[in-house]
Amino acid sequence: MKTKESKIPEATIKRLSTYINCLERLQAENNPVTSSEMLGESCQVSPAQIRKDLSYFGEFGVRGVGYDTKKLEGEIKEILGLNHNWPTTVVGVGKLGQALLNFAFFSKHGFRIIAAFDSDENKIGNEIAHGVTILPTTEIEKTVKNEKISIGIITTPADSAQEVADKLVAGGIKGLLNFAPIKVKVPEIITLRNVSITSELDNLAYLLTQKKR
Amino acid sequence: MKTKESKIPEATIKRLSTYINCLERLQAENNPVTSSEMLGESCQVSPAQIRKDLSYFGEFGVRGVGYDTKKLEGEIKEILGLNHNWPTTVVGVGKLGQALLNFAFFSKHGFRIIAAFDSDENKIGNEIAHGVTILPTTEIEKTVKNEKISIGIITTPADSAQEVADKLVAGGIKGLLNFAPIKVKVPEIITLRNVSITSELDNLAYLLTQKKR
DNA sequence: CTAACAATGTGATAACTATCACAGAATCGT
DNA sequence: ACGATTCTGTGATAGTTATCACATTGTTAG
Repeated sequence: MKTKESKIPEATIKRLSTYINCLERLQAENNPVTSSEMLGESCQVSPAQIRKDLSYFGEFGVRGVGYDTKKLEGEIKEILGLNHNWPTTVVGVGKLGQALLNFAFFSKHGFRIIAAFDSDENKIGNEIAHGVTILPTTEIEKTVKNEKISIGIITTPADSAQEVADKLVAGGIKGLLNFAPIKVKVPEIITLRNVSITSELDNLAYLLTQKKR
Repeated sequence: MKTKESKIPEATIKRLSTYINCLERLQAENNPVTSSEMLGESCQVSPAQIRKDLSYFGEFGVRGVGYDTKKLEGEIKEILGLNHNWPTTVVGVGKLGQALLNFAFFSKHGFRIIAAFDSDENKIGNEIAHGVTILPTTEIEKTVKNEKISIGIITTPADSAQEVADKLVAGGIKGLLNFAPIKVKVPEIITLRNVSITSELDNLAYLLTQKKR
């Protein structure tokens, strides 16, 4: 993998993730090879955009032919760092947490669920996956440290999100993905992404309101 | 509300949604008035950015003083169109669908859940909210039409998402929010947002990989 | 009433991102 | 073997978004 020094647009990274999905689909539909046009059709991105995105990281296609779907999928996973094995934990095993834990996505993208936490005593001890039981949130710091967990996913209500984040940080977490509807604050060293599911709905409402005019 | 004709950045709309959250928090913390600096601190956006965002829609502050938190919250909701009462449906009552249905968010932001659908016979008939029971997906078109549902939220697995989208469109839906990990296609007239929860995780993996270098 | 002050609103500027158009490279048919 | 064809990779360009700096306007104190 050739890595150029120039800064890569955030939007590019977002699209790379969707390219993986589309490449999987194309493979399932028996396309060993694809073009930027076909891939673009499949994931609703312009062909030029796809080529530009890939060009930040190297040359993965064959001129006059296109891209090997399987190989390109692998290259993109390499770029995104999905070939590492990320020890991951989910804090807050409510519906949203359970939804995430159910996804086949995790293992396919290199995230290994090592532990899950909840503050609800009724849930503690329940097995959520092969060999993974729900622990009380008091165990967060110790477990993160011992198991060298690097990624934490927060799916608690808003009012406990910051507290949970602090505990994960104390345990030495590297990256945080926060789904709680509040922007948590952590030291600079921690890589943090706050995700607002509901803002997408607000966005939709706005677009619909505009259309009426 | 003064509406200027110039095109408004998508990113601005996204931020407006987060401003609502922060304004609610500021009110809960007994701040009847705030400044772009305080609000910026609260939701991690630069003060200048906040003022610029708001300026697209009019003047909501008082120079030398700041913004009335409650009033500004109302103004933003007006801008986003959250004062309409959006008849909404959720298709796919798995964990993710249930997570969304649980959010207090819906009623606060003007979305009214009118119906829910699932293909699992065991779930059909279950009551998910006051007066709302789960219907079979065969009823989608008819119900959307009869109840004049304008917003559809798709939380099904990838392989049924397109089919569901088609049924919603046939019923006359206005806007779609798709959480399934596949980009559905609908006619131009329909307002569509494809949301990829998992791409956020991919993004995090990328950032962590970079940091190692 | 007036001067000092505080925080908004906004034109100008800089930074970033997407689009375009075409040169370059591999394949295929004759 | 070579010209026609196809599709990539990328420099140049256009378009979009964020940042900056300050003029403007309302408030408050004396």
